[in-house]
Amino acid sequence: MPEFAELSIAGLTRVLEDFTRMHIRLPAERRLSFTTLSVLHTLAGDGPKRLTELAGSEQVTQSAITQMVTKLEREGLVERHPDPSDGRAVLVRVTAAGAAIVDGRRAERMARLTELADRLTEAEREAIAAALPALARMVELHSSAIGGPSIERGAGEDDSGTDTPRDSTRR
Amino acid sequence: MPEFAELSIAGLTRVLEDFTRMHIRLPAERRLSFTTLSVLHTLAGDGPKRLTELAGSEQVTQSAITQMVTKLEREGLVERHPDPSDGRAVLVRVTAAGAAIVDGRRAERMARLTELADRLTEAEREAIAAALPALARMVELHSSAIGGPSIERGAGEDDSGTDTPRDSTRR
DNA sequence: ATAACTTAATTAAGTTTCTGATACAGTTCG
DNA sequence: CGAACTGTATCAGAAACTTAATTAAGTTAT
Repeated sequence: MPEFAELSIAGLTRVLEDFTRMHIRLPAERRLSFTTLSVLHTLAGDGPKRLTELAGSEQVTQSAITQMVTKLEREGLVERHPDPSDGRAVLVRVTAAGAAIVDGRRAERMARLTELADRLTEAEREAIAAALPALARMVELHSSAIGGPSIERGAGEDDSGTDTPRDSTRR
Repeated sequence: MPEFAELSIAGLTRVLEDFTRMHIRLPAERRLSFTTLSVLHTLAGDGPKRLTELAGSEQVTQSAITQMVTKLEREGLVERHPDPSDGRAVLVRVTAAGAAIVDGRRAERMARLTELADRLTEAEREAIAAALPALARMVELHSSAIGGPSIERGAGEDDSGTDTPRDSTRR
C-alpha cells in the first residue's frame, strides 16, 4: 500500500539538470556554435521568424543575430525573405539543409534515449509514459506564461530547441 | 480501462528539449559565461577536480579551462590547490561564494518548477512523482555508460549541472 | 502631409572566450 | 638515469558577442 508520493521538486530539478547536460553534450558532427544550433531549432519548429524575434528568444543582441544569420545564409542553412507585412523586417527561414541538421541532432538524442529506455524495466517505462502528458503541460504552462513563441501548442509541429547557449558574459 | 501507454521516445525527447531550453534561458544575475556556470556546477556537485577532468566534462580545451579558472580565481569563486598525489596537477575547488551562485541558480529553477507544478492537478503531480525514480535511473545509466563523473550516485550530494554550454565553434 | 518618434536591420569597432601550438615541470617506466 | 608521457600554463589568432552609430521603413500628432 504505497501512499501517493509527493512530488519532490528538488528531485525533479536535479533530474532535469542532468538531462540538460546530457543533451547539450552531444557530439555535434558539423561544428556549429551553440546559439546557432538553437536558432536553427527555433526556426525549424516555429517557422520563419524576424531577426528581432530570434534575438528575443535566444537572449543575444539583435546585432549578434544579424551576424549569425549572415553566416548561416552563406552556408546555405537559412534564407532571408522580405516580410510582406512590414518593409523593414526580414523573415528568416530554414532551408532543407538547415532542417536536416536539426533533425539529425534530434535523431541522435532519440537514439540515446531509446538505448537508455531499453534498459529500464517495463514498469519504469510505463511510469515515464504516464508522466509525459503532465510534463508536457508544465512546459506549456511555462511558455504561455513567458509569452513564448508558440503559446497555443495545439496540434502539429512546434517549438523544439535544445542546444541552447548563452547566459551572456561580462561582469 | 486505459491500456498501458507505451513510452513515446519522441514525446520524451521533445519534452526534455523544452525543459532544457527553459533551464538554460534563466536570467542570470551575475553575468557569467555559460561554460563558467557549468564548471561551477560540476565542482559544486562532484567536489574538487583537476583541470584536465574539467576540460573533459565541459568539452572545451584544457587551455580554455586554465584561462577560465584563472579568471574565476581572481573573482574568488574557486581556489587552486596542489594535488598531493601528483605534483603536476592542480585541484580546483569552489569557494563558498562560488557554491552560492550555483545554489542560487538552482533555487531559481526550483522556484520556477514549483510555480508550474502548483498549477497541475494532483493526479498530474503524482504521475510525475511516480516517474521520477525511473527518470533518475535513465540519467544514471547514461553517466555510467559514459564513464561520467559520479558513476555510483549512492546517497548524498552529486553532480548537478545545467547551464551547460558549448558545442564548440568553427567549421 | 510633414516633422518627430519609434522600430528593424545592418555595420563597425572593441571585448571576451575559445582553439591550436608550444613550452615546461613532474611522473612513469625501461 | 633518460625517454616517453601527462598536466598546466602561456601566447597568438579566430569566433562569437556587445555596444554604439547608421540607414531605412513605419507611426503619430499636428
